[in-house]
Amino acid sequence: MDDQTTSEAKLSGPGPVNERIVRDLRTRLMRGELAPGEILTHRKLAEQLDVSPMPVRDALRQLVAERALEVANGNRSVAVPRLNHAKLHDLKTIREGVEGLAARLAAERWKPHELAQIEAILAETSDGAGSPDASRNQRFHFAIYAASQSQVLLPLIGSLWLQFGPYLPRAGQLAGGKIGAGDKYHREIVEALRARDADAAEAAIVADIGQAMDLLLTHGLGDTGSGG
Amino acid sequence: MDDQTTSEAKLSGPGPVNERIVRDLRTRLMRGELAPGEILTHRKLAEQLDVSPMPVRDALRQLVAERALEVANGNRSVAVPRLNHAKLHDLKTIREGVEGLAARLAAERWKPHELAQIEAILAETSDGAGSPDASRNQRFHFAIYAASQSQVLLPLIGSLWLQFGPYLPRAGQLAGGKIGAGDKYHREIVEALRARDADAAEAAIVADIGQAMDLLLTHGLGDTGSGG
DNA sequence: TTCCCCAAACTGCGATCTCATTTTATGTAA
DNA sequence: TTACATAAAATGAGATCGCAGTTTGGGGAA
Repeated sequence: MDDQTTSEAKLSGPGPVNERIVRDLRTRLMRGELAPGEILTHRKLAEQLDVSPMPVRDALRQLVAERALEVANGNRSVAVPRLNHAKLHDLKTIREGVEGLAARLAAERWKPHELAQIEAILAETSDGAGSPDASRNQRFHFAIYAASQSQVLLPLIGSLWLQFGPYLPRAGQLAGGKIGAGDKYHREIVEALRARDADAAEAAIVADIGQAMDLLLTHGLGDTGSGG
Repeated sequence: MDDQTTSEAKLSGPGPVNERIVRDLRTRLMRGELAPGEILTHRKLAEQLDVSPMPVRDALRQLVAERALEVANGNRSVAVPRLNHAKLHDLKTIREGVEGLAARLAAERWKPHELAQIEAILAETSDGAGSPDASRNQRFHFAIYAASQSQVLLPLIGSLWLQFGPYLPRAGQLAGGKIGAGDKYHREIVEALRARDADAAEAAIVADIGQAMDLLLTHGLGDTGSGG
């Protein structure tokens, strides 16, 4: 039967199947489409995506290595990690340190087209009124980190984001889309970048991260939070 | 090559085969037994280790995700990454930031048995005279980072170390085993930890890292260094 | 000797299958 | 109704196989 029962075949983009699965899962994690604690098995995912379990296995192993997923039940299966208060607070501390460093470097090293890109993303926010897009916030931050010119730093930050990604939309709903919507800190960041002021850039990023992570700490850890 | 036929089966320790391969490759990377630029193919490695290519494939994918290895020739094969001067300098900067943060946290959070462990590792150095063991240096650093109590930070630092690991022994030889052998900064670190002085701990770690990475920058990038 | 073309070998990717182990469901006995 | 033993289902790990794309090496022609 070629008529599939449900909505499969969402794998888009170039590259091998396993890479497309990784991209797909990364996107779904950052969109909150995968709930913390959710179990991902090779065969079920493979059936959903209409591929064999093999590239799924590759993709899951890679995401586990990136700390975007974790092994559960011994080696039994892979799951979306649950975060308790302590872990989320830890994540906040490390994000402030690591992304603060990235902001410092970006302030010292950005090139004109990179600052233009950052400003363009910030401008997107002000045209539409009620679109608290988490993706826009993400693109804003990573445009800055890319301007740090550090090939070493970017994967580290990517791993950090994937770890709290599943909790973003839940807190976003409860907080009325405050995360990344209030542009106050973002404007401060751009201003600091433009002035090549590393200290101010770090301070603004730390403030932005602190506000966002405090929202997660307050509203993100609902009933399903600290179970495992 | 006659030694190929008998030099297999070095996989020790518990767990699935793929995990043992990961451990084995990690150890070999940190010991400099794998040269930068060296190509690792599924089948050859599988034959060496006397396993099927499947767990090797899993292990290589995981190490690529950790940036300990990289894909070469498109998607053709996996190789030990080569570092050029810029990349190594980038690594130095990020190490100073990230491991400096870890030292700060460790100074604030260490528990008695952890400080005792750190001091014990430092004491090892002074008993034996001429053993500039890189492994001891590594254990010293990671004992400190473990005392940071940050589950998020440790994997990040582990990834950083694997990236410069292949260059450590070469610089170690040329520098006469200076890396990790001069205990000056290590003693400063322990002193700062004991005093719960986060600033001093960070400064001492940064000095230690700076000295080690400068050695790598000076002596580690020989002829085979900046190829890719 | 030099250049070029084609065949053989090699490589990673993906599919399929088996197996040991664990989880889950079922049915029986207390 | 509850407790437990047993069967059935599910799962990850690993082995084996085939395929498409690339590299490589050898042989023939100029």
